[in-house]
Amino acid sequence: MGERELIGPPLERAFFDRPSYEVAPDLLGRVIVHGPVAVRLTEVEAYGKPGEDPASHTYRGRTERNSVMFGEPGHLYVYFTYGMHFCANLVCMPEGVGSAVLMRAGEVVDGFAVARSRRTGAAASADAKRVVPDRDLARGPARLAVTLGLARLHNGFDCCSDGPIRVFEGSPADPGVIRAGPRTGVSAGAETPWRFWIDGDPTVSPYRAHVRRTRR
DNA sequence: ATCGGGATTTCCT
DNA sequence: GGAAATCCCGATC
Repeated sequence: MGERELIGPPLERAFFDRPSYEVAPDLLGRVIVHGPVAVRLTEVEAYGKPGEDPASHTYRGRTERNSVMFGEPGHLYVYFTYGMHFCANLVCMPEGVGSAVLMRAGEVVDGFAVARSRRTGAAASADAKRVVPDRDLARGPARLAVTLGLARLHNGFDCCSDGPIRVFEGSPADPGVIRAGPRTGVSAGAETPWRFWIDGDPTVSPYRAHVRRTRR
């Protein structure tokens, strides 16, 4: 506790109203809060506009799933993948342009008790005795979503209005410690270096190159 | 430390 | 039909 005084004012909508590859590195060191839990972002990935970024969910245009990405910037885009995981993005660019930043990893800075129970509770019910190290609480996009209590219900949530989910100024990462590289788990557009992370931070997820899975 | 298999929905070809 | 912006666990080195 006691961290809340250090995270500054919430980011305004204009922060998100620009290209995702500019927003992404600027999000490093910012603090996203949902209720009692606060997470300092240490790793993010940018996803670009329709027709321009083959790795983006919006590449082939608007669908029911990705429609939030075409809406007002500063809202959450939460999607379900691999049959079991949720991942959370912050929508970028003006209304009508489908683009977002995926929050891949962070450091829990407040609300540890709730964060831990979310991670060892329902979602991972198989082993209640499992002890999750602090640094693994939000290490990886699906883990970050669980720790922050984000799921399908929060798709479309506006983080730039008064409400339980906000992104705060925090302490922007010094440009000298920001690294950029290929996005994780992406096959199409793998060459675009739109993954950004804080160099040496223990909460950054291990990089995994895309591997094609074969069935049985 | 690293590897590989399984869980299981949504989207697109 | 099959890949996908993933994670967990057990086996093995």
